[in-house]
Amino acid sequence: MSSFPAETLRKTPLFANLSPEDFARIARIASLKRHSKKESVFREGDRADGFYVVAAGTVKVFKLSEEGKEQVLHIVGPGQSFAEATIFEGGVYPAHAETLDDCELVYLPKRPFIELIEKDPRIALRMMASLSRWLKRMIDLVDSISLRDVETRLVRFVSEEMKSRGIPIRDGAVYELDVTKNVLASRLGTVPETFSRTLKKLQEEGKIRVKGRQIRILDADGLFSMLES
Amino acid sequence: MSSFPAETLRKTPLFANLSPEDFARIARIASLKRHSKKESVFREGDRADGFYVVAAGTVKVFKLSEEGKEQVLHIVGPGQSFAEATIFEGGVYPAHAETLDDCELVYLPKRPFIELIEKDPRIALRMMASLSRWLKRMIDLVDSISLRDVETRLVRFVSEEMKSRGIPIRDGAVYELDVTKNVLASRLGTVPETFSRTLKKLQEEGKIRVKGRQIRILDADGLFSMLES
DNA sequence: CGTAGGGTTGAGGTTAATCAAGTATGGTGG
DNA sequence: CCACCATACTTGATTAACCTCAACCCTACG
Repeated sequence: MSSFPAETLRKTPLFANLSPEDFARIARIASLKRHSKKESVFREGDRADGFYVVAAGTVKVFKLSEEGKEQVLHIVGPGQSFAEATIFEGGVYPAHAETLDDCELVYLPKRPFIELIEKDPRIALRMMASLSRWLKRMIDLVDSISLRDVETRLVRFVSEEMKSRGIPIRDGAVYELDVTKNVLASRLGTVPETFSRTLKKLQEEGKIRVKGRQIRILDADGLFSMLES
Repeated sequence: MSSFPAETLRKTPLFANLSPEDFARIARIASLKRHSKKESVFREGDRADGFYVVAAGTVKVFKLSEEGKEQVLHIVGPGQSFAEATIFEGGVYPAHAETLDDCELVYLPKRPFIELIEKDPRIALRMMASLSRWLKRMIDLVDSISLRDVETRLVRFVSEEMKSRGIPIRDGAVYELDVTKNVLASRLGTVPETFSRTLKKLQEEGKIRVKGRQIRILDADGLFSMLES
């Protein structure tokens, strides 16, 4: 834990374009934490005294069953925040968080941050937007897991990811996974074996071409047609 | 849509104990809507111009698959709000909402409400608490659906409900469903048939006694032991 | 008394998890 | 640079939970 260049905070949606005074206030209460790869940030049930913004690296937020099966809730990347909700709800983290790479995380302690919000509605609005995004994601995840089969979940995920990265969806386009297939399987609510078989099936149908972490779209129409509602 | 007695708003967690001025401001922008039983409040994809607080009755918020299977996200009761997130995120409702009974709903239109928040951090904090509760619920739902079997989901649900209603968990205690078994099945991410069989199994094991909508706990230890983490 | 909505039961099918056994792949130290 | 190891990933066989379909029951209510 140490001081840090404010640049990392300035890029996050939560704090972008704030007035210099607001920003200074935030920088004053924030602290930088470095985590190496595969390190636990917090565990479900731990006392929650603050939330995090990812400055560099990626963090896996996930639930765990007694038998050890995990369900990834979200892969948090640079600029995104996690565990914001614990500031308002309950005193413990409702899920586990673990780094996937070496990470730089900005830590915002609960108390000072609430005081800050109480004075400044602009920050409050950003916070609400961030919470809303999380909520939307979780609702989509419930929908996916409960109402769609693994193949649809996978195709949907690729489609969403390509959109959010600005990759045009057309034959020949390449989507590159930024996490291991095992992690993606868990994010999709399935196991590596089923995930692998699903990719294989799509490949055999000539819709995609998989090489390592690269997925090349061969038949965009055939692949994404199932998503039409 | 009409004017209404402010009493309905005063009881909701969102607006309880606000200063008279704050409260007057909210009452000014709110409006009362009456819905009869089984009426749609909004559908997924509809333009979202505001959110709701339940004054009387219950509302089912749910997702729907193409094949018509539904997943209930939450049963919203008096004092609770829904669709708050749409104020900040996106311009459309991300799920369906339908009344289960005759309902009185307080409608809060987006624009005026945001202006209100911008002036008043106290309301903002309430709003965040409400969003956080929703987020927690959805995370728990993902956990349930993805990581637990139907029996565990059911037992967990009953346990949570009894706790939140203040019914002491012990042999002989009675829990009464406030929705039909079909709706509860959907809330648990399953179908009526499986739900029925699960109840039957627990009954045959001597853990509960089901009569209509009443569930009597016969063996609290045996029933809830599976929840120990 | 008849109907409709809610609920139950049985038989059968299907998806996806589990178990077990491999095959790449990439980084590390010799 | 290569051998080695760990981790990631794949493949096949089996199993199990749960869904689907179809029929039926029950009871509240007009």
